[in-house]
Amino acid sequence: MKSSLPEKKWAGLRQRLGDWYRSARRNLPWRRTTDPYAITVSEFMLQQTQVVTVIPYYERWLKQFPTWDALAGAKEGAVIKAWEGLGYYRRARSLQALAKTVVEQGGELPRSEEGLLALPGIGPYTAAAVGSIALGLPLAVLDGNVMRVLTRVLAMNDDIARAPTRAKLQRIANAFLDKDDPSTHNQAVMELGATVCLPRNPMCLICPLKSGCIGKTRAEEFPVKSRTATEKRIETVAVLRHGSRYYCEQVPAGKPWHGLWRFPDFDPARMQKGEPIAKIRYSITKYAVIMEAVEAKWKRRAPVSSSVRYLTPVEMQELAFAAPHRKLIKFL
DNA sequence: AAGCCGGGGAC
DNA sequence: GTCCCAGGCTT
Repeated sequence: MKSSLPEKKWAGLRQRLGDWYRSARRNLPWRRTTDPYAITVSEFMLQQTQVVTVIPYYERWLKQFPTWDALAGAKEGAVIKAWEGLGYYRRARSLQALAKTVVEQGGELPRSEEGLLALPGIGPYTAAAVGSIALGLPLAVLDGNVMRVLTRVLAMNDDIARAPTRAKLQRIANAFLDKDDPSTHNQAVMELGATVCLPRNPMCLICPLKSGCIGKTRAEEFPVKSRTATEKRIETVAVLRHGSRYYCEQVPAGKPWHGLWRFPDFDPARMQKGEPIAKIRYSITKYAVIMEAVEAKWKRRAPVSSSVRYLTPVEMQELAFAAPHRKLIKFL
């Protein structure tokens, strides 16, 4: 296992990667702008989320919230609704908190890694991505794509779930970085990971780095990563209808989907079970969930509070629902 | 260091 | 159906 390569080898790979990227790069919406706000929006959305999923959200978001100011002044409900279905909703709140901070600080992002890292929702990856792409800072990104490319090039067996491995890979990414054009270089490594150096069935034969790649004959062995086992879970949610309205609740803080709307869990102590309506599968963190939706009636009076309401179809359209519950609406 | 937070695409 | 993916924050 190699821990790195001499600068001469990195220089050759860097050059081939850049040449490849200039001819093969995808024409993505956030590659047509130099607006730091728009680039920041794209990087928040791209955390844990694939390009094809992000594109329509990005386009709508920039129309609805075109500037830091617009986002800072928006209602939180509108922000969450615009994020509906994208997942990891904390990103949306962090992005709005970031917008408020930027506006307070004069409307511009800080031009240093340290300054970026101090902002809400910005960790090592986003600081390097926004810093290099929007501000031209010489910071090497280390995301899943980059880790996959680098562990394969070096045939590195270290477990990428471990912090020391991340630190080692960060040093290697720093050595690989093109300090003259960090923006293009970072995007090129990630583009390679997303389109050629794929998790499964990598296209090593057409890879611009194949001449220097130590792991290319057994690319699918990399990266090595330990993972926690998933658990199966079955849950039942209740569809309580009143005329054309449905009983829904807004998830409180501290629970998954907090702030979004959903159908309530079926509670046998308070509800009478009726006919089954649908089975919807979804996964959340380490759980693989089968969600069974059933018709139900209250045994006693329905509980009332500010976070539960009988919603009309129009209201259900306007409010942000957790994705599996949004799917359930289609069955009603 | 480990656990929490979603959703979709590939096979 | 099953597996895979992975950045930031909290504890």
